[in-house]
Amino acid sequence: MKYDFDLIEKKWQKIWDETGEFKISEDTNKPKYYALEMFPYPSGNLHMGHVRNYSIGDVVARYKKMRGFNVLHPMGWDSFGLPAENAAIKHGTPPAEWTWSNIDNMRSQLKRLGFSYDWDREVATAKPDYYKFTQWMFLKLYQNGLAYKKKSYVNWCPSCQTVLANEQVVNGKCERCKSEVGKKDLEQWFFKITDYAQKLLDDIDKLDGWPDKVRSMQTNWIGRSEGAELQFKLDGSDKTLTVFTTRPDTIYGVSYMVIAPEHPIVDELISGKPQEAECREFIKKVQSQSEIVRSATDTEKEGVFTGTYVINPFSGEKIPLYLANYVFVDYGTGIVMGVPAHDQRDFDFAKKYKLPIRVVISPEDKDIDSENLTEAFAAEGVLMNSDKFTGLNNKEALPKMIAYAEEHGFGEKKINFRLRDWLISRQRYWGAPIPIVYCDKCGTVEIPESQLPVKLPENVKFTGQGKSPLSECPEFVNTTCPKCGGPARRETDTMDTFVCSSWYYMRYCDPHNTEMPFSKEKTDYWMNVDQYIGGVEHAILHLLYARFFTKVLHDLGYIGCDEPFENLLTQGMVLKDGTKMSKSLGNVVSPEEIISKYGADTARLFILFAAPPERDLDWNDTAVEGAYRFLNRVWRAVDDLKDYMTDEKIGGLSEEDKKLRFAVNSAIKKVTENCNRFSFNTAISAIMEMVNSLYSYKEKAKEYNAPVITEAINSLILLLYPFVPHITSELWEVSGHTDKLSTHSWPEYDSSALVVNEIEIVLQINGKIRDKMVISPDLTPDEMKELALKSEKVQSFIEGKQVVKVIAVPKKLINIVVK
RNA sequence: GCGGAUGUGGCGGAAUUGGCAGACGCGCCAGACUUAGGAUCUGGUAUCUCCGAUGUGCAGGUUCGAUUCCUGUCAUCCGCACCA
Repeated sequence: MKYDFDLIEKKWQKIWDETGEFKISEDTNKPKYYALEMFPYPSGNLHMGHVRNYSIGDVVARYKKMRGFNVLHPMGWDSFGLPAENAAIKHGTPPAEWTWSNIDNMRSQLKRLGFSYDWDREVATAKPDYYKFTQWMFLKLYQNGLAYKKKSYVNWCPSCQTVLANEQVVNGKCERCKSEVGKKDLEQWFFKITDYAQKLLDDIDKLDGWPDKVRSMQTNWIGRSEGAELQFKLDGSDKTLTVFTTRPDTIYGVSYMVIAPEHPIVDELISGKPQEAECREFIKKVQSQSEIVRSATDTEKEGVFTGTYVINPFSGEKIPLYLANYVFVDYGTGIVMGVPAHDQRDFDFAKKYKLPIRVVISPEDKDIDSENLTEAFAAEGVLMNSDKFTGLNNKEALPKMIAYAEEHGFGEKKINFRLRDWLISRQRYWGAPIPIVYCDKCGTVEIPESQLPVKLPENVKFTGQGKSPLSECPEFVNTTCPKCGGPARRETDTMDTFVCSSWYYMRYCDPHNTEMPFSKEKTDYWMNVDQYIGGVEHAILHLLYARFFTKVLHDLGYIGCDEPFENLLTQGMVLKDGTKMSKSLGNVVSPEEIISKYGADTARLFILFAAPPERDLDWNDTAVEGAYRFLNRVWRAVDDLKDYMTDEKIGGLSEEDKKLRFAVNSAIKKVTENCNRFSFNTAISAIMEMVNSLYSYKEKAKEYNAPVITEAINSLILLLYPFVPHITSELWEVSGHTDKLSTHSWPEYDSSALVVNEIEIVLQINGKIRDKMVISPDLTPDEMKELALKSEKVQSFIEGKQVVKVIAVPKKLINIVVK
């Protein structure tokens, strides 16, 4: 009988599909397990990254199921987004049509790989019954002050006439038309994620099951920094400017102040000043710089004097106020104090504009002076030239100086975050419409929940020119105000697709609920996700937004948990010849090609065997053949031995029988341990070793022991099942079983089969291996020592030397220390 | 600059609390079966001055014993980056 993977795989996929094998519901008699892989964007075809992601997830799901868990393992589609619209512009296909046909294609590809999803729970974010609740989420945020609209500088492509997301700006250029992206001041919707900055930061500590890398990336992204806000009076006015600084201890070293050119107060400051023209020129220049150039570390620091002075609240000194390109309007207060001696950026700026450099902190062990300074001294030290604070260590001085400022009413302690509010509006068609209307009488009015969803119109033209398609669709725009019934205009922006993907894992718990996004009862049973698996590229955006949503829904009482993902596995990339697979490099290996040549089981086995899940994996065609060869080897072994299968209990054993039983049971032990820690590559290698032992038994055993062979074959099939479910299902059947493999329990090893009556131990002299001996594992350390000293080799090595010490580790080794 | 990781044969990788470095697989070499084999089976495969030394990026340290723990250092990759 030949291993006909195509026939077998299609047969079992059909059975699974028709019998609803992987349908799951709540069952309080079993512990639940929620295994989740990041849902794909329906681009049209699966790539190897998907195959890897979902193969890992499928092993986890199938393994946990065999271990007695009630496993939720769903799949869906992150189906809103720009490519659908681009396809519409290019080919005239409506985004919906393009999306649904891509989904159909990719769903069948997933099925062809035999993943154990409960397809009854499939969700697609672009379906009205889903985005109804994305809109519901928006309303909940809006009602609780967490969604707001404000004017903001956004990326603007002048050629496409549209706003772009940061991700769509590549090296300062539009990813589609390659024209230079500018900035535009527009009214935009934001989610107030900054309200949760501290909580999101604090709870990173709880995420023990997440990789350090992701935790530190999120920590950096949130970017908490502690310091103070200090108020500087404007010279000749009663107004003040507030700076944020982490180094109030350097306040006596301030020799100038800088304000961001876009700062709203700038206009007032420069109006009528002799420097006005120069300043306006500078502002124009900075605004024309792209964000990339502007925020690059090596961009030269430039500025102009505003003609205005401010007063240092500590020293009373009058200092000049500059505009400069290195200050950002949206961080801190948009105004920064310049301390050239103790900050490298300020040092560079002061050198260029010949501003005073005054040292106010010096290292403990040496003196530094302003004249000879070649770079800023940013380290710890002792305060000097700092009035009553002189002589204090800067660490002690810092809280004292903040307290002093608070006492005198010109400053306070302040914590700033780098995290910005989340801009969620997009001037795009293929996204969830924001459920808001604008009424001349009532202003901004939310759509009542009962009227959701606000559906996307279908009769829309895609030209890629002019305004967003929705704003040019009068049937959509013109509506009535839900409050007063008068004429009103709909919001024509749609939501960022990351909004849709921030809550999909909750929807899987209760996907057919028409009243609510999910019931508390169902999420209380299933949430949180026990194991989340996906690429590290989502380390910040998606994973942070999902945490934010979970916390908001938790605080509003809709969900019990306050973190969505208990454990996170970030799988490595699939490479070819050391580089990322890409169409432009022409090194793409398509899953379909591999499946048709070797089958889904081989594809899965290779991908799981070639590297540990979190590491990058280099595609290797000959190693794929190796995986295929192994499956053939398994197939032949079972085929050859299946007639020995019996119900008889294990009885008398020959030496060969014992050897095989040892191999089988230690494989069960190893594979179990390896699967528990997701070390699938070593789990597979342990199974390979067991198959090698089985072949060796076939070759060497004088007489075949049917119960021992039965144990071996059954264990082999069961251990291999989570990795390669089709071939094992078939082998389970051909070897005479009538029950379902998918619900069979995971095998347990027989510890008596692992007992041996002799083991080999190592004899070391001074830590170097000199001999080996075979002894009973029960020998005491003293007995072992005695035996070891009798070894001829050992004797020749210790002859004429003094034995200082003998270390005996039971079942392992003996080390004799000599001088 | 800040943060995170990774360095082991020709290659992918293994060694869970310190205890035989290189499991398993790829590749390569040899043998068997065969008209033939790119099928299959069996054996071999770290390096060298190969009778016994050396080897887990490099240099130290702790220990009877270090791929594993500690200190320093180098290299590569990834993320953030003019954030005051």
